[in-house]
Amino acid sequence: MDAAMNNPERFVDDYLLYLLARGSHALSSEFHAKLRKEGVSVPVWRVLATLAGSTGETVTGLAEACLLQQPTMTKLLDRMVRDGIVKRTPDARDRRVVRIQMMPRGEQMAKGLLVAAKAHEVEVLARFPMMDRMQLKQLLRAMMVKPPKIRRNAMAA
Amino acid sequence: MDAAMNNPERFVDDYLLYLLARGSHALSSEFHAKLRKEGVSVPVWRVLATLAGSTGETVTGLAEACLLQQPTMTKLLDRMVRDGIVKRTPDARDRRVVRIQMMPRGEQMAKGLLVAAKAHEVEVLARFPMMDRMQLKQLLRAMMVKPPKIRRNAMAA
DNA sequence: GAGTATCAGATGACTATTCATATGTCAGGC
DNA sequence: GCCTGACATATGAATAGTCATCTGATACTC
Repeated sequence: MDAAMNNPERFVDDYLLYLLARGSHALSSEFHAKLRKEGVSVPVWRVLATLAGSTGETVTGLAEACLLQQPTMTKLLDRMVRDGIVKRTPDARDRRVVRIQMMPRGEQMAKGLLVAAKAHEVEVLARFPMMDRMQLKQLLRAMMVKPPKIRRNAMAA
Repeated sequence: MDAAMNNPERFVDDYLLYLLARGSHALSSEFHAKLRKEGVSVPVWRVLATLAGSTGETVTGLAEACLLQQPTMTKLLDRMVRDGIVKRTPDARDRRVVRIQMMPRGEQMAKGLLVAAKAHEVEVLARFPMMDRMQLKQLLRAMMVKPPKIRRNAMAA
């Protein structure tokens, strides 16, 4: 039963932030189903995907990238270290910083999942008309830039 | 520090599902900051927003709309009932079903937040060029329709 | 170079979410 | 009417996440 059927005029059904969350959720769910089959949780996949090709992310950097709080990431990493997926190494220059590296087990998990993720992305993009497809990523990237503070009569940069 | 700065070629930084999640997160966070000031949690806001103008959603319907699991919604509703925000009423026709109704307290909370949400949405949309703005919601809605099962050589609808 | 502010990460008590399953209800075949 | 399967919600144990705060390290200022 479609949630929107009973009440065609619900506020949320035309609310941008809701549509975004729901769109993201809908597409992600498709891939998350694949993760489940592999026995990989969503947060673990996010860390693997972020770490892919990038050596030595920091804990805070990972947290930000994975849309998690820093303490949540610390605890997630505790589990991933315990499971031999990643390891912590101290930063050479700044002793506050911990760098996260892939372990062989992590590399192997990431390898297959990345292939699946790319294949899924191609499949998803194929659903949209060419015009939309071209603008979509560009538009999403624009969402991430923080809006300037309200400045009246801002004529130019 | 921007998470993408160290590694300009990270997989995730051009991965659609990630851009979507991040875009959604970025814009939502702006509004969530307002929620915090009001002392309203994100899940509670979602229930209020979904219930707005819609009388008698079901537990499962709310869960789906709020992107939560059904047991999570049951427990969230336990708290919201305890706090006098909503109430449960049995469905007249189907005794399995529980309908969720706003209590006066909930109505009042929703009222102010809805105004703020609408204002925020206007502000957000104003950041995007007209063309993008027009296609955006349409595109997001398209994401929610389940893709048809793989059918080779599908020539037309 | 002492003092203060800021930062990265870890920790602990508390709260929320999940998974699997239980309970009660309805719908269809026979 | 009775059986079987599907459905809506609730529940409980285990897991994960959050908030506030701590520790240790660096950076800035005088």
